[in-house]
Amino acid sequence: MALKREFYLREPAVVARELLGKRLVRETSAGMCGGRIVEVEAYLSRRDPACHASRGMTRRNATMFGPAGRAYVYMIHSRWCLNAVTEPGGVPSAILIRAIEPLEGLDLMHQRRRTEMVRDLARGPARLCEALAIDRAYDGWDLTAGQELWIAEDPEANGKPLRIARSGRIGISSAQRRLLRFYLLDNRYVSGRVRRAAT
DNA sequence: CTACCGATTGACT
DNA sequence: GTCAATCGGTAGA
Repeated sequence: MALKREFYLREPAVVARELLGKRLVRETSAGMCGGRIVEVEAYLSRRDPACHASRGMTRRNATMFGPAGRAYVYMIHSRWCLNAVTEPGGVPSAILIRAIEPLEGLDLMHQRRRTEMVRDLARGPARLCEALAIDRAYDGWDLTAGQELWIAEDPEANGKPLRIARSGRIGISSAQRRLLRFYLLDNRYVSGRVRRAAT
């Protein structure tokens, strides 16, 4: 059961935090795959210089200006990255899904990534997209419809509290002071170098 | 049209 | 630890 639109219609930092532990699910004719979201980053509309939308709408970032709960997929360095759009239409904020812990369809993800290392399947935003076969075709995709690509509660969560840490965003030069990266503490599928957790 | 740059990754010292 | 491949998006002439 996919998360509903209301989930995404909130403060981006809150949505980011709550996306941790949720299931990212991908279904193709080849089968199902996906896993648990372990790392995300929030990008806050126009006031945030690191956000693609901070300089207004362009062809690339138009999806960010649309309804919440859709996928914003963009290319960087010849690789795709997946975001979930948050807040009401016209407030262009989004959450970058940076890493998942692979749980389902590992064989499919190995094929697509061409690696034997489970840890390298979806650790990093572009690796994740390669593992799940996400590209430009999914820019604007409705993540609340429960088809092909969606986000759902983790059936194995059982209400267990998550140990969450936050830090500055990775690969960003501006606005490093903002702690908008959220990740699960001590999870080996989180990307980036080991750094101090600012809680 | 050209020039520059990036929310990355993987190969290499 | 460092560094370059690689190419679409964007701004500017």
